[in-house]
Amino acid sequence: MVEKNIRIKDIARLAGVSVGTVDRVLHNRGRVSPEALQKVTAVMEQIDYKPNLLARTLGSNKNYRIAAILPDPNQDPYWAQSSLGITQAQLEWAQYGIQVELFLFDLLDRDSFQKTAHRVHLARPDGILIAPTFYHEALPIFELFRETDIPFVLFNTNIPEAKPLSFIGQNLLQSGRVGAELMNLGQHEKGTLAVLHIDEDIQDSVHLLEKERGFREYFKEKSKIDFDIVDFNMNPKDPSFEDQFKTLLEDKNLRGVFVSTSKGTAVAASIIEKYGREDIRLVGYDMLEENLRYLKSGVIDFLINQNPKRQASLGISHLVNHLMFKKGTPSTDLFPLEVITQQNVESYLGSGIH
Amino acid sequence: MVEKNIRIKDIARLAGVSVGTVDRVLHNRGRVSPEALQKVTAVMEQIDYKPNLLARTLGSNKNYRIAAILPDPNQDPYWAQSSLGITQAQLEWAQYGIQVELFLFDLLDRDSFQKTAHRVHLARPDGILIAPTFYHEALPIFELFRETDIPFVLFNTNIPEAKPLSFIGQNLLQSGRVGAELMNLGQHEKGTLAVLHIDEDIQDSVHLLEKERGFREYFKEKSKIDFDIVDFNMNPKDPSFEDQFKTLLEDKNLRGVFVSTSKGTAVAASIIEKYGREDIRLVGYDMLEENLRYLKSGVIDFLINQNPKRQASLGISHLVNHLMFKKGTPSTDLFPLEVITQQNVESYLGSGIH
DNA sequence: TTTTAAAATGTGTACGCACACATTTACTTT
DNA sequence: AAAGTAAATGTGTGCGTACACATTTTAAAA
Repeated sequence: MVEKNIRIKDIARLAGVSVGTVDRVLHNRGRVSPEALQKVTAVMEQIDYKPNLLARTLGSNKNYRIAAILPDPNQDPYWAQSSLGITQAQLEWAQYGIQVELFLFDLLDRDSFQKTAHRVHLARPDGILIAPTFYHEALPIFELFRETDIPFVLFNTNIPEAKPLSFIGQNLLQSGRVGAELMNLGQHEKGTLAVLHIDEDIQDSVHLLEKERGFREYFKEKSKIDFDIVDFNMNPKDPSFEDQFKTLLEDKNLRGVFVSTSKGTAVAASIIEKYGREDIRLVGYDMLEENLRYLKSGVIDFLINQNPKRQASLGISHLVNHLMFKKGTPSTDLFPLEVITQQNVESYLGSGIH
Repeated sequence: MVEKNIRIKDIARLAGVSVGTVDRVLHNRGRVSPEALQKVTAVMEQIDYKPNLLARTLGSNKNYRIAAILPDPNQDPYWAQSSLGITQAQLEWAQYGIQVELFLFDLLDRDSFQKTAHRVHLARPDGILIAPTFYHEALPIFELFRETDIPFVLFNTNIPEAKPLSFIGQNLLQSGRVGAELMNLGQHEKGTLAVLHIDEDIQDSVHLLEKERGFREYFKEKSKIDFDIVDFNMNPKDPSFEDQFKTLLEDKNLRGVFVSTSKGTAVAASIIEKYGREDIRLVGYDMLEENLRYLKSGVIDFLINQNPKRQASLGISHLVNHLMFKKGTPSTDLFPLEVITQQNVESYLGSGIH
């Protein structure tokens, strides 16, 4: 028959104490005699007590406030996806008394990042999810969080020195290697490969350079073809941007283009299409609506999915697990480097959860 | 400030009735006067009541038994993974009074399938997760389940006529197309492609033929190269098996091999390695340990991940959502067709959840 | 020894819902 | 009009835990 789950009450009975004492031992709230402690721990070692999380959550009846700090979703469809993940998490956890509040900063403005973070800190939430896109500005912020004992989870960009509760994202070096692998596939002629960092804030490319490093590493180690790999930092706002790009495309030896950002992928695709160079292998990032169109039409050959939506929603889940369920969270949750092609893209769009 | 969630009690107060009446209306347990019903529904339309699932589950205090019917994991590492998914679900839900019991049948024995299913039916579980690998034997079983009102979820193999609570798996036609795409990538010489169904029970290949259909469809539609596509049903237990395979590999025009099963992928890889034909493109299924070795060494070029473990664990979750949380479950949950390569395989192994 | 405070332990209520059961109301039947 | 019955409605307890508070025990101080 069904083995009844062991309850605190059962432990109390077995140890010959009251539930209050067991509770104090379990959560070490002090005020327990050595003998009682011994009796309870003895029982605990014998049996496998698994607290009923439902009852725990219901009983504790706490309202937690979680703050999510990320760039303005209106500036970039990538962050719009992240923001959707937050919204999803909001709905999911609302009924458990968890309030998720969004704090946005300007993607291009380091000052705005700092100010937003400070504003969040003043609000003293119970947990923080943050995309620390500005390395230098982020460090003192983490210091603040730690001083006030607010647990925080990083996503998208890893800063190990931050010692966060956990980091959610991808291994960027490996991501670059996957990009290179997809670029290399079936190539059989020598030529040029271009790595493009298309971003409005070139400064912040530490993050992107990691992908490039992986890309180059792969070709050094693995490829049978000795490609000429060139890289460019491009700002689409720059008036000479399209000319630069055009010059690149006029090179008849150009075999492929690897773009390190999701927005940049769409930009690159549009120009490649405009100049009719669909023969060039184009590898980029993320299932933005625009990118999907170019993937389907064959301008983009591969996308590497960073799954921003899920990164964000899982970040909130990690915080909830920590705050409410007192569950341990993995210190790093590295997402798989999903390869999206013309043929499997539909299967990714269909399944909501994954 | 935090908006308190609306409780049944609140609805009762607003409608001027007792919680009992509200409860009866919400779950239409009858015995409610038209006036009371009207009053409560009026309130319900005004407000957005979201029942607290924690309290609901805790309060109902039911013990559900779920039966999982699948092939013996010892016969095939693919099913061993599924079985792991069940074990995981067992642990996850045990504390909520949900008992998951495993019922195994012989992968090669239709009779065993039937008997196991009947045995499960006699036990009258509250829900059933089943991998209906034998189409004809499965149909009358579903009839039984439906007669006794036991909700059942299909995984791995879809049988739409079964009208299950939900189906969890992949689109096999699309899966074949993805296989073809990976096969076609970078090929630039005419030649032969082989589709291999390596299975001990050739009869049951309806399921596998769907993949082949997708494979051929892709080449008809998309490929610039006019490949000669041949297919074989092979039984590794057959004494002539290796000879057959050897003959195939001796064809210098052979460009690629697509294997429709996970176990078969490993078998094919071992023979290809033995005869030193690593130049041949090999596309197969699933992250079995053996397959991972061949992928890393380059014998296997691509794997399509069917995620059997997650299919199983999610199947149980769907049943739990239906039984315990009374949540609607999607009628089909099609998993993404994940492409595994040498470079992204680690990222899949690392992340536990995905 | 008695008093007093602190430490240890036990008890009771709340969390939101489900459900069994008690009570009230409305309607027949005699 | 009284009794009887079924329908309608309300009340109370339990689920397993957290936590505030009451009670008991212990040890130190008078």
